[in-house]
Amino acid sequence: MSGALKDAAIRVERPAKTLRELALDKVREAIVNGYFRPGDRLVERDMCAQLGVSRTIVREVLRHLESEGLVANLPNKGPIVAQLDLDEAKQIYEIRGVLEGMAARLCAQRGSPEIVTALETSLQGIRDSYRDKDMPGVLSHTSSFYQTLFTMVDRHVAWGVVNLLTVRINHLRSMTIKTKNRDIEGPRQMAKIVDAIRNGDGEGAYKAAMDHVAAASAIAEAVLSAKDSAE
Amino acid sequence: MSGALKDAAIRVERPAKTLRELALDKVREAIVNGYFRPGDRLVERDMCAQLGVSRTIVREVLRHLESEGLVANLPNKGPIVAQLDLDEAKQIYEIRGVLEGMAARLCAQRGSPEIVTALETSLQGIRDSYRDKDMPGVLSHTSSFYQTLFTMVDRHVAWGVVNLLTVRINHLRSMTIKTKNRDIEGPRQMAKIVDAIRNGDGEGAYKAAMDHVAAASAIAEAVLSAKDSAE
DNA sequence: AATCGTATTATGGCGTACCACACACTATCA
DNA sequence: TGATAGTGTGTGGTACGCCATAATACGATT
Repeated sequence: MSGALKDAAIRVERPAKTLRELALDKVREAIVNGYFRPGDRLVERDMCAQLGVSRTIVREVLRHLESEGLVANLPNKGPIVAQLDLDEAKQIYEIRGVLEGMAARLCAQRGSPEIVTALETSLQGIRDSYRDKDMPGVLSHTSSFYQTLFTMVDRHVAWGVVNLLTVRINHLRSMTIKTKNRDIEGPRQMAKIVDAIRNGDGEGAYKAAMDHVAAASAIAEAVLSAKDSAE
Repeated sequence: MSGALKDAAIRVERPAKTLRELALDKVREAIVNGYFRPGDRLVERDMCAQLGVSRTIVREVLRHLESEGLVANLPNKGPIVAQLDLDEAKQIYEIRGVLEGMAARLCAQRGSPEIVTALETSLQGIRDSYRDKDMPGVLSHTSSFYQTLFTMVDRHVAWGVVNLLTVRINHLRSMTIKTKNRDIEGPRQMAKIVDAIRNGDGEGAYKAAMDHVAAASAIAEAVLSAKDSAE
């Protein structure tokens, strides 16, 4: 028995990730942070060269991203980076609203101090990042705030859904957080969520989470319609 | 010109779907209706033979189903049909509850008679199928009931999410609908949703939809824990 | 005979080459 | 000038081959 344990302890940590997973992450990253722009064609053989992998891998990666909604396939034309229209974005925000509201209510009902502590840590991270004008930091701390909200009450499936939807609006997110006053209003709204959770106020937490997403949605709508009329 | 038209007239109608999509549907079908059982290994080369397509296609299909959550990949072992545990099933029902509740509320607020008519048609289809002991019919009419709920208020994204989650619990669904009294209780609960929508009672519709899913979840839990203890 | 090492097999991961087809563009010729 | 035939680009799909790993079977050694 102790031998087995020892073996486990010594075990060399292999990368474990397959080439395909690495490529998948790279391409998703590239789409999410704007290296590939919406509407760009994703030519298989070009991507083989850029990624340094075979077409087999590229094709599987493209299929995967297609099912995530990040890539669209034009018949007889091939894959492009999916375009996001206003209506779809609003729907995504709406869904996030109800799911995050649900998670917030569950957190409040759970009433565990660790949740509050973890949320406050993330929230402080957001404030610090805003102060340092570190926008990627804002996004990642915001993500971890919501991740806490879901995983602390063991809602991994819902968190997966939210994540899936969020990547599709990622470039919107990076625009909304740069909006005027968002550095004050955003954290203030999230603090209201935390307060309600601390007080065990389920309905208050639900409403605060919904409000926060609604605000983000409104900003996104303004940003997106402004961009549309500019083009 | 007339020559071109003539050519167009005799043009052979090829299926618009690619081979890959056909294979994807076939395999998903096979998993959903139990031809492949949870835990079964999905050996690539065997599937090539069974489907009559190349390994490339099979691999892309497996990747796609993996991202849908129907297939799991064991490291150094390969793909298997995903197992569903009780906790995950409960989470899926919970998410469906909030999303279907949301859609029901929106339908009630919209207050359009066509929605009520369409829902009643589906509901009658369910009742007829129950009467004829046509269980696949029950499932498909139930699906179209919810599809109406979502698409009549243009919530295609949410409908997509619900669909994605539903395939993962499909074999549970086919067990819950066979439960005692479900042929009476199920349609009764759905009728309550329709009634609330007809009366423009948003909160009532929300609650009725939540109740219906909650009932299904409870039955699924009973079924699943009974099966676990039996094995 | 029990055990330990080794060969074999099954299978996935990955790469390459190839053909067919659709589409867009272009140059050419009447 | 305008139709037409080429030409290039790119995906859909297939076949084959190689390598790494895990499991199993088999055989040798003590």
